[in-house]
Amino acid sequence: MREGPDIARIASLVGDPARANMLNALMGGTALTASELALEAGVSLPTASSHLSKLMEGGLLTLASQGRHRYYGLAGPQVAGMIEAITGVAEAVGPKRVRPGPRDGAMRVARVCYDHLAGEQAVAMLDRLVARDILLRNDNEIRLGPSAASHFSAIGIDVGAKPRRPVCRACLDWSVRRSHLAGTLGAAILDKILAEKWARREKDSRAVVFSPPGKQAFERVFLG
Amino acid sequence: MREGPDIARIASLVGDPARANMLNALMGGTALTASELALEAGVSLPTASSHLSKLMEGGLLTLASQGRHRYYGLAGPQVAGMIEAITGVAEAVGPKRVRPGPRDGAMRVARVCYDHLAGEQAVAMLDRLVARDILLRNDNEIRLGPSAASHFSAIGIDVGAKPRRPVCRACLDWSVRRSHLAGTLGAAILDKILAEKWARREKDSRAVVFSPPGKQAFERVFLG
DNA sequence: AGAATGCTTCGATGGAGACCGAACTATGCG
DNA sequence: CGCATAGTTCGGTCTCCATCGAAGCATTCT
Repeated sequence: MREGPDIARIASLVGDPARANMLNALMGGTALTASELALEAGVSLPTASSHLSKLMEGGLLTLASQGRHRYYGLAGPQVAGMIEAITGVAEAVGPKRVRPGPRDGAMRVARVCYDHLAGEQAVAMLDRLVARDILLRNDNEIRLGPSAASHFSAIGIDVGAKPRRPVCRACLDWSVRRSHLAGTLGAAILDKILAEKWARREKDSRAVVFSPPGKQAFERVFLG
Repeated sequence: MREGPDIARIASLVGDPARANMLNALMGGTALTASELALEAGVSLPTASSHLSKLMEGGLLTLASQGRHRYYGLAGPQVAGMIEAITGVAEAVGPKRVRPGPRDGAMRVARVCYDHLAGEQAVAMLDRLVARDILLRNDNEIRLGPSAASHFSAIGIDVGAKPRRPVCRACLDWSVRRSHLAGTLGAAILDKILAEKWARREKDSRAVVFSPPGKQAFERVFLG
């Protein structure tokens, strides 16, 4: 009967299937409306609304009201990280997947993690950026290297702005068990990939699928 | 209504206060009996037993029977990592701690994480070992450096044995948000610290408190 | 063998909360 | 203003499960 942070409270929020589905959907990074989340969770609108207010009260979500729409999103990278950690355990102890399936394979290669890219591609990218000294890494702390500004501005990403959120962050990848790049730079790179149509997001999934030429372009720019 | 690893199942296991208390207690690293865990969770023995079988079925615990005692322990580092992640969120969104309190401070400095040392001291130690090339680090992968064997055997730790568990592992620290050393080497170092009485474990807590001379000795050996 | 200890199983109870339909509020549109 | 859409609140039902006492196994001690 010890004290400390109330982990049961947080875990029980994630522990309901409807809420877990909602959180999973929000791991895609885009904020969703209550009706979209109700559909996603397979429950009625009133039920979804009740779940959402609980998640809000628990501090796991943020809310952005725009007119008559109310967009719910994950409260931050830490929450996303927790979901990834739980997913990792569920994956490990869960029923031995009868068959990894093609979609599952695609998820391992590349997927969206909150607002940035995850999966093998993302891990390889961070490795390469560090190897080329474009980013400087010390454990989970990642800083811009001397050539970062010119390198990224050449491909249309401005790293000069100083938002409150850190520019770079390491984020643990549940499929590869290594880190990939998060932070505003990670988000900007994902934006770039999608804007250039190097890859598209799989419908109803976190998977990100590169087109063959898109993959080449990505590798030339980030793994070159 | 999407598929994938059943995160709700895992989270709901942690989501019950009694079970959360048990898991928290097991984060201390030592396996405990059902009665000890019942006491820890503040429930009767039958109730605890029921919880334990659920946790077992969920794959979060391992069981070692020794005579009439049955020792329950965390199933592995991944489970411990998940608990740390949830703890981090609970800490962040939880009621703004009225006062950090001395015990809380002690936890930040040094505590037990599963079977090894965590906290500021542990993070500093890993940094230093890597800086001295005694350990070689590439992201979460940590290997022994050339001088590791002689360095550790000089202080009575044998790194030659080849157990199934990896010798070194990086483990994310929830208070410092950086990595510390896990794996058999991490465990051996914690054993050493306690065996030499450089530090003692706080009663009913994960905190590890160094004595002044113990701290000096520890710093000389590992941070020197 | 008999007693004691450690733990699990059984059965019954009670309470929490997930759920939905209906009514209500708020915003936008013509 | 009146209608439509988005969302929340309310009231009631129903299921699940945490809980404990009592009884049942298993192991060890004497």
